[in-house]
Amino acid sequence: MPTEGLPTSKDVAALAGVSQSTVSMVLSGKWPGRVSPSTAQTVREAAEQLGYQPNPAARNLRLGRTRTVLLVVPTLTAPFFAAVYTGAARVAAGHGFALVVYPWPDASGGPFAAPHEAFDGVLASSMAIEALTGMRRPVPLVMLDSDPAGAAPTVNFDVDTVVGNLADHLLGLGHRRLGHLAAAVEAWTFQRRAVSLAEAVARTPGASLVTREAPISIETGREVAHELLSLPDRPTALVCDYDILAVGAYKAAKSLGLSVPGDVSITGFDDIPLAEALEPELTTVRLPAEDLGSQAMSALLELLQNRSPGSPMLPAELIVRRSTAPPA
Amino acid sequence: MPTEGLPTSKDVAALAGVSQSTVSMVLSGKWPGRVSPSTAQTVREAAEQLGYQPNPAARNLRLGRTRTVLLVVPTLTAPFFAAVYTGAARVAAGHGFALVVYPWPDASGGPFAAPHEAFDGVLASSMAIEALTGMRRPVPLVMLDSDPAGAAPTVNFDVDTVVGNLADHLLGLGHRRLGHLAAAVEAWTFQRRAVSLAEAVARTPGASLVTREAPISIETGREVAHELLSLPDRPTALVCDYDILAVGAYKAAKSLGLSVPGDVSITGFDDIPLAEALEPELTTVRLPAEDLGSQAMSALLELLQNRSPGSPMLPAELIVRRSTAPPA
DNA sequence: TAGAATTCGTTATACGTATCACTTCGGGAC
DNA sequence: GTCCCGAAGTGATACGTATAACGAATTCTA
Repeated sequence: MPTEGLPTSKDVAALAGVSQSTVSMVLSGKWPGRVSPSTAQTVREAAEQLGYQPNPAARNLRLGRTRTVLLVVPTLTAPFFAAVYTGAARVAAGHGFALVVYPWPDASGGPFAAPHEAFDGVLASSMAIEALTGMRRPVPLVMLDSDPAGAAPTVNFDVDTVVGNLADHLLGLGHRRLGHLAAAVEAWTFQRRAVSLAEAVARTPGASLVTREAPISIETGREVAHELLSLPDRPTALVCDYDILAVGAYKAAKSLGLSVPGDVSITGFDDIPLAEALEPELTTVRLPAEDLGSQAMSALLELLQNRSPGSPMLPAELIVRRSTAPPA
Repeated sequence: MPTEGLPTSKDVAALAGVSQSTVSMVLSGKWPGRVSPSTAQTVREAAEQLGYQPNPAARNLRLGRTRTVLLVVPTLTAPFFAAVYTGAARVAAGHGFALVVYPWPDASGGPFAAPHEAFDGVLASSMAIEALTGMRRPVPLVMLDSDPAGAAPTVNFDVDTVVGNLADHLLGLGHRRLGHLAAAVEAWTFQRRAVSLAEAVARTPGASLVTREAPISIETGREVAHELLSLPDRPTALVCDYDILAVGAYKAAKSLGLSVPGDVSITGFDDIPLAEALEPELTTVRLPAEDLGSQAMSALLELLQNRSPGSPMLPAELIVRRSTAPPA
């Protein structure tokens, strides 16, 4: 047991020859000038000598908060969420908050099991939205990239604009038959992509769109792209909801003897490091994931101070590389 | 603040017309038959009505433990650590423990800031070993893939055997000049790979080995591989410490007009999903990361019961695919 | 120099839970 | 009818911290 035999503030007090409250005052640093420099020094030395560290559970109970925030993500494997973490952790650290990650739902497939710790707040990916039904108590919450009409404050990407740009890019190149490898995920941001894409296509005379859902993996990307590219009236451009799916689409094109971008243009989403390593380099959408994390954390901090944060909308960027070209 | 105004066991007691201790006994479930069925039912209904959940901080203080374990990993992006998490979380859940992830060092580059929560134990990757110097108190610890001679119990891969197999595979194909793209990380497991590889080469008359350190990224893999493949006496096989580096090596070979595996054989480490998606498919080493996680968690649970766990050694598997062939 | 203000420390208390020690009550056993 | 025992519940307490309330010196003010 971690607690057994560890020094407490009382032990420090005894060694320093002062009262426990004095120890607390010195070490918390919140009472400048409240204790004389010499006693403070004695206390600090005693604490050092015993290797004293405050008991977090006791502190949390006393203060009613933990200065720790939980980030709920659907998977650890996506670089996207690593970037979200980075942004959120930076802001958190600047305010004396710690940030821990809780993956759910996860490959382990277990039921939701909330950590037994208390957290001051939660940042949750829209893809982990079901986790919230398992939450034990109402907790300040900011959603990531979720339905802005939902109950909790949300930080979003400007999906409409960037998908509009993506569609304009392809349509402007002359493509008229588009295929969409849509994420098989019930989340607002993906539904929004589908809607924006459909709207852009609908605005263009003679343009059509065929959509297939694809669970996220290289293999399913390959399968679904193969299916789309085998249609009688084959799309000349494939829009993929993940870069990962685009990797599968590359493989499908290759196996069908189609060249990229000569016979088929392919686009991704996320701009993972691999996107630039593919041959040809992948045209994709860069989502400012780190900004998403930092803005969400800022919003949560506002919430924790009983202020109502805005619901910022972050610009996403179309990265045009060599996987898109005019149709043959 | 999360604590403000939430119902406590005292509130439940008042509503149910019993004492606080009775509420605790009923809801903890640890006192079968201690309370009559009818009162127990009344208490449960009151708790339900108020939406009562025990305060974790108070419980942790009282019990002196948290039933929560921290997993310290150097990065979230590697699928390897996601698998470790999965294995560890499964075992943890089976014993009523929760597992949270703490990435450090992380891309944010901040100093180590331990979560303000208490954890019963820590699982730490050898690559995050420095984090431990920042640990606030001695805590039950199991290292992942670290120096078995270290102070803490460790779960390891059988590096010697699998790297021996890998070397034998290449040497058996007839390769005599090997290049090693070594991870630029101060960790036992990588040093061990280098040693095992060097030993295998030394056993083979006429065989030589040239080593270059490479920070982990596709781009550095490309650069370092380019450098090795431009040597006057160019290696005919490249051993990479990560699959990611191998991706860069593929690009370097291509840019030099060398075919894989015709002109140069390439191997990786980890067997990430992409390995099979590369062209040609990558020969690599599969590390049973999920087993690593589950075994480490099991060892930690032993440790928490004051038993001394063994230091298991997990077998790794050489996956031969099409990126290795006899030299020209 | 008296009174007031300041300095520096102590004592007491509350946070919410789990559990130990104790009381009360009713039912057998003999 | 007495004694004892089990059942069912209550009261008290401790976990370790932070801070409000208080008090004894000491210094400042006029």
